[in-house]
Amino acid sequence: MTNQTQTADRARPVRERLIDCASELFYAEGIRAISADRIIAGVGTTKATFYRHFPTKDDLVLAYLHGKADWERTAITAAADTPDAYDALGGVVGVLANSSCQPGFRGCPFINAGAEYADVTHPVRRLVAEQRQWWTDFFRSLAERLGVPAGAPADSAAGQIMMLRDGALVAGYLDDPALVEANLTKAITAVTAP
Amino acid sequence: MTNQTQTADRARPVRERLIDCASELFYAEGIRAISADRIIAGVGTTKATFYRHFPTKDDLVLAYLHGKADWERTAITAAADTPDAYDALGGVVGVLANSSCQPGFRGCPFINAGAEYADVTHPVRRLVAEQRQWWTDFFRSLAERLGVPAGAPADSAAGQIMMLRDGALVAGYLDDPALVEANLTKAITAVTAP
DNA sequence: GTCTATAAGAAGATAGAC
DNA sequence: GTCTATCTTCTTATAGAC
Repeated sequence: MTNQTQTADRARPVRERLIDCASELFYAEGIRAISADRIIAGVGTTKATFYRHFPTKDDLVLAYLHGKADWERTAITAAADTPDAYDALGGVVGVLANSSCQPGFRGCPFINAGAEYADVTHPVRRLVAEQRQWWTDFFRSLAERLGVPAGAPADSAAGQIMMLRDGALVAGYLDDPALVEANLTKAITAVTAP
Repeated sequence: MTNQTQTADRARPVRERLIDCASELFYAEGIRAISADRIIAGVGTTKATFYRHFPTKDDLVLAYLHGKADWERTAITAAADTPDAYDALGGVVGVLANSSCQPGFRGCPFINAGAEYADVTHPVRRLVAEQRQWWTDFFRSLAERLGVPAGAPADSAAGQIMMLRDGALVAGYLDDPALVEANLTKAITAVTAP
């Protein structure tokens, strides 16, 4: 065992630990609900160090959302990486439904961030828009794999599946997560049926 | 013209004016983003008067959400009050799509409140759950009017339509509101098809 | 019921020593 | 790069006069 591994937790750069702690707290309780002070206390550092790494709190918020975006893209890309289009769909629905059932699930971090950031020109909102565009593009290509004709039909299918994705994550948070998988599967099947 | 009408704006009880001002600001910018001070200044009253009417800020938040719930129930009930089930569906979709296209649209106030209130036992979250139950019940009966068999099939249809409603409101806020009506209509038609 | 004044704490952010 | 100490502003909420 290397020294690095032994002291990994304390040796990990403060910057990373700040992002990890912020990710947990921002997602669990909301961004405005969490002060910089609470993250500083959670990591065990000081204000000065915090603001040396992140000039403003919003810079840390952006780092948090970038991490969530990376996770989503990796997980969804992997779930869809199979030859059969229906398996790919099942894999994607599985990731969404499974996430919804995890303890501490609080819905989509980007929808939640949108609720807290009203200014559409704010960097947070730009990142939200980017990530939603990624999802829409992903669903368009999945729809095409499922046999929906490219062009307007696939665009429309992508929009409809995106609505279902959003609704599934909202339902997983505010309603009954146990119903998400069945309802989402049925609905996506219906909107992509020939 | 009565004296009441002439002085309506200033004579309207402070309590109502506080709720109206709060509704605009909470919805437009987020609940935690708006301080009691800003609402007090918006109405032109004082802290003491504010806290006499609403012991805590959360009491005003609840009044705001009650107002939104009343509006939704009234508008949706009216839109569905027609003999033909497809007209009723069109009316409901019309209300949702039209709302999404209004300037200042910020999505569903209950989804947004859920993002800001993480404690499921908080009165705000209880109100959110109540209003979502109302919607689900409404969609279940609409699905039955559209020919979906009562029981499990109507329950499932209600869950799927609810996902689409949520997704439509999210899309109207974070994506392109102009696409909401067509996509929502197609998707609900698909999930309720025999 | 409404006002002025103020408490008491938390918020985001910075100065300057080490 | 990190620390102690501090600044300024904002936040929810109250006391006591009228």
